[in-house]
Amino acid sequence: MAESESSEVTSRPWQSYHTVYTNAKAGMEGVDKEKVQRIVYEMSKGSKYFENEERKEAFIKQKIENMRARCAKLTAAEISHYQKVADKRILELEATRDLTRIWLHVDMDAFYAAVETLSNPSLKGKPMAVGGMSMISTANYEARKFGVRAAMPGFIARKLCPQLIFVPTDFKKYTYYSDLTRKVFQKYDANFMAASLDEGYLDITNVCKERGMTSGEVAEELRKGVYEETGLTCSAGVAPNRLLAKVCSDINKPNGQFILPNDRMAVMTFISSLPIRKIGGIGKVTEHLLRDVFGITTCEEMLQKSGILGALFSPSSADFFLCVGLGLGSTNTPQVRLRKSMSNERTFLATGDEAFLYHKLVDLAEMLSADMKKEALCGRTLTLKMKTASFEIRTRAVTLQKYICSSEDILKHASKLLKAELPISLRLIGLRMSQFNEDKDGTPSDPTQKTLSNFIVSGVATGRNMDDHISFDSDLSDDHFITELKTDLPIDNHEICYNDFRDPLDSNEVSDPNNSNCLLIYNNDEMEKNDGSLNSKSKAKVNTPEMIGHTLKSYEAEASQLVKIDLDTMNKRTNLSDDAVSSSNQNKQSLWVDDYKCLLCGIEMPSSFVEERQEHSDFHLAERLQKEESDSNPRSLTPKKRFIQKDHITSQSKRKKKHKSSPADVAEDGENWSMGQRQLVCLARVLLQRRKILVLDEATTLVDTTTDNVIQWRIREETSRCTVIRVAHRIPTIIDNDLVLVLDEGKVVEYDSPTELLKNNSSAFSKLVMEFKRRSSSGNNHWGLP
DNA sequence: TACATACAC
DNA sequence: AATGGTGTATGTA
Repeated sequence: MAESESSEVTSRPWQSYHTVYTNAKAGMEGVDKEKVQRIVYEMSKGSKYFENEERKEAFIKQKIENMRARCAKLTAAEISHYQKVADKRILELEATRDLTRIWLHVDMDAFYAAVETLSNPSLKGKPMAVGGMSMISTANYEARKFGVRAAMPGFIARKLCPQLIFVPTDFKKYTYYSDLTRKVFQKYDANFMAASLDEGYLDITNVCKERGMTSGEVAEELRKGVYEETGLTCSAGVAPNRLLAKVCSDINKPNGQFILPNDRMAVMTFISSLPIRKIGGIGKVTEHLLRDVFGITTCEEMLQKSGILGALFSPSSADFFLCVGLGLGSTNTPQVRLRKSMSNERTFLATGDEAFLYHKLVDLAEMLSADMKKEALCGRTLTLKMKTASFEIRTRAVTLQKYICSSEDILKHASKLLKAELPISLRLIGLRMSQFNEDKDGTPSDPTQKTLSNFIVSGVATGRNMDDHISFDSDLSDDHFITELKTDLPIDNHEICYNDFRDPLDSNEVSDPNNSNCLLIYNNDEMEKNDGSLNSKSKAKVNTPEMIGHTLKSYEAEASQLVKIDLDTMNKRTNLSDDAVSSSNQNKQSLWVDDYKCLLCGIEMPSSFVEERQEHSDFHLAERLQKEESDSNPRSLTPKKRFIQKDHITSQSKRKKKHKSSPADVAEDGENWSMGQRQLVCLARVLLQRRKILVLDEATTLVDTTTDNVIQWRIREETSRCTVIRVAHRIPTIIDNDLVLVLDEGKVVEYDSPTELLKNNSSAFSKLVMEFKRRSSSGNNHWGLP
C-alpha cells in the first residue's frame, strides 16, 4: 500500500496534488479527470502557490498521522465506552428527527455564466467562464466539458480549453437577476432563506398543504416561475430538512429536480451510499481525514464508526457527523441573522514596499468605513489580514474599548497593526471589522468598562490574584515591599489588545514547540544572606511548585507584603496607583511649573486633571527612554526601524499639541503608544521606586530584542543592590542571573546557576540555550552569548 | 480574546 | 507571468 502510493508519487506525481476541484461537479461526468489533473499539476508545479499547497498538505498528513496514533492508543475498554456514549447520542438525535416539514433548495444553474449569456446571447453554446486569468467564478456547461470550473485560475482553464471565452464578473447584473429569482421564491415562502445570490432554502410545507400539491409539483412550478421571470434555469431539491434538500438539488442539475420523500426509510436509503463530500460542510480536508484515518467515504459509515469518531472529535463535530449518518438537518426557519463581520481585501503583486502597503491600507480603510456607514455599523474588533509572498496567511487583531467606523479610526489602528509586522512582503492586505454595536445611533455604550483592580495584596506562594479587589491600605514608603511588575498584558484600558508581536522570522525567543517552557530566574544579590537554600549549588534536580512556594514563603517575612502592580496600575484611570507611585517617590521633581504648566513642553493642564497629567508625564518619560535607547545603541537599529520609531514619537507630539485646545481629549492619549513603549514606562516607574525586591514577569516581551538588551543592562545597573526575580522566555534576559529555574508545564524541571546548568549538555536549560543559538545564528547576534 | 483552519459560493 | 473576495463557524491557547 505504502509502496503503491510512493510509486504514484514518482511516476504520476499529479495524483498526489490535491486541489479543491477534485470533487465531482455537475456537468463534469465525461471529463478525462486524469488529464485535467495532470495539466493542473503541471501548470502549478514550482509556483509559490504550489509550494504553499504542499506545505498545507504536509500539515494535514501530520494531522492524519496524529489521529491514527491516537486511534491506535485507545484501549478496548475506552472504545466500548465511547461506543456506548455514541449509541446513546444517536438515540437522542434520532428523537429530534422531524419529518413534518418540506424543504426545497433552489440552486441557479451556472448562475453568473447564465446571466452573462442572457445579456450576450452570442455566447450561447460556446465554452465560457466568468472571471479572469487569475480566478474563475463560474464556468458554463460547455466549458465544464473541458474540466474548466469555478475556483480554477483562468490561465489553467485556458490551457485546458484554448477557445475558452472569458467574461469579467459584473455583480450588479447578478444582484439584479438574483432579486428577480427571490421575488419568485417569496411567493412560496415569505421567510425563505437566501444562502447566496443564486441559492435559496424554502419551507414549502404550507404551500403543499394549502394548494393540495405534491412537493414535486411545487418545485416544477417554482422553477417554471423562475424561468419565466428571468430566462434562467435552476435546479431544485426537496427533502425533509435543509441539509438533505441541498444535496438533492445537485442530483439532477442542470434544470432538474429531485424529491426525497418525508419518510425515514427513504432518507436512510438515500444517505447510506452517499459520499460524505456531497454534504455541505464536508470539504477537501475533512473528506481526506475521514477517509485516511477511519476509512469513511459514505454517510452510512459515519454511524458504523460513531464510537471512534466520538472519541477523536469534539462533541460538536461528532454530533455533526452523526447527523450526517442519520440524514438529520435543520428544519426550523431561523430568525433573521445579523451580520457578524464586514471586511474587504485586495490582492496585488507581492511587495515589501511600505509606502505601497500603507497606501493599500488607506484605500481599504476608506472602503470599509464607507461600507460600514452604509449599514450604520460600528465595530470594536479590527482584524488585519495579510498574505505573504509565499501565500502564508496571517491575521492580527485589536479589540477596542470604543466602537469605531470612521476611516481615520480604522486606519489608525490598522496601520499600527501593520507596522508591527514590518518589514514584510505581501501579496494581499485585508481589513475586517467585527463585534458590532447593536444600536446604530452611535451611543458609546462601553461593553467592557471594567472596574479597576489596581493594587492587589497577595503572597507569591498564594498565587496570583488578579481578579479580586482587595483594598490597599499599607504604607507604600516601606522599602521592604516587593513590587511585581507584570507587563505582558497591555496597560491601556482604553484599548485591550492581545497582539502577538513576535516575528516568526526574528527568532529571539526560545521556547519548546508547545510553548510551555518558561524560565524563572533569580538574580540573587541579597538573598544569599536571607536564605542559603535558594542559593544552593546542588545539581539540577526535579522540583515541584509546592517547593518553590515553600522557599519563597520564607521571604514573606521580609517582604511583609507583596505589592502587585498590574497593568491597570499604570493606567491613567488609576488614581490610587498613581498617587501611590508618586507618594512613594518623593524625590521626583514636579513636572508642573506653578502647578499648571508642563516644564518640558509648556502645555497647560490644571492640577485637577490628575490622570491626564500622569499620562502626559508618562509621555515625556517614554520619549526620554526612546531617545536614550537609540543614543546608547545607534548601530543596532536599522535606518528603517529608527525612522519608524522617530515617526512614532513625532505623531505623539502632534497629538499633544492638539490636546492643548481640548483637554478633554487627553484621556484618550496613550492610545497610540506602542506596546513596547508602555512596557518601558511601566519599567521606568517601577525602577524609580527602588524596591529591594523586584519581580519582573515577562516585563519586556513587547520590546524588540535590541532594546530589550539595553533595558536588561540598565535594569542590572539600577538594581545592583536589589534582588530581582525575572520570569522570561528570552535567553539573554536571564543568562547572567545567579540562579535559574527552568519551568516546564508549570513544574520546575531544574534549578541551579546558569554555569552549572550549562555544564550538563542534556539539561533542559542547555537545550534551550542551544536552540536559541541555533535560531539566532543566521541573524545578527547582539547578545554576546558564550 | 487572538489566531488559524476549514468551508461555502 | 499568473491561484479571488466575503462571510461564518469552530478549535485552541
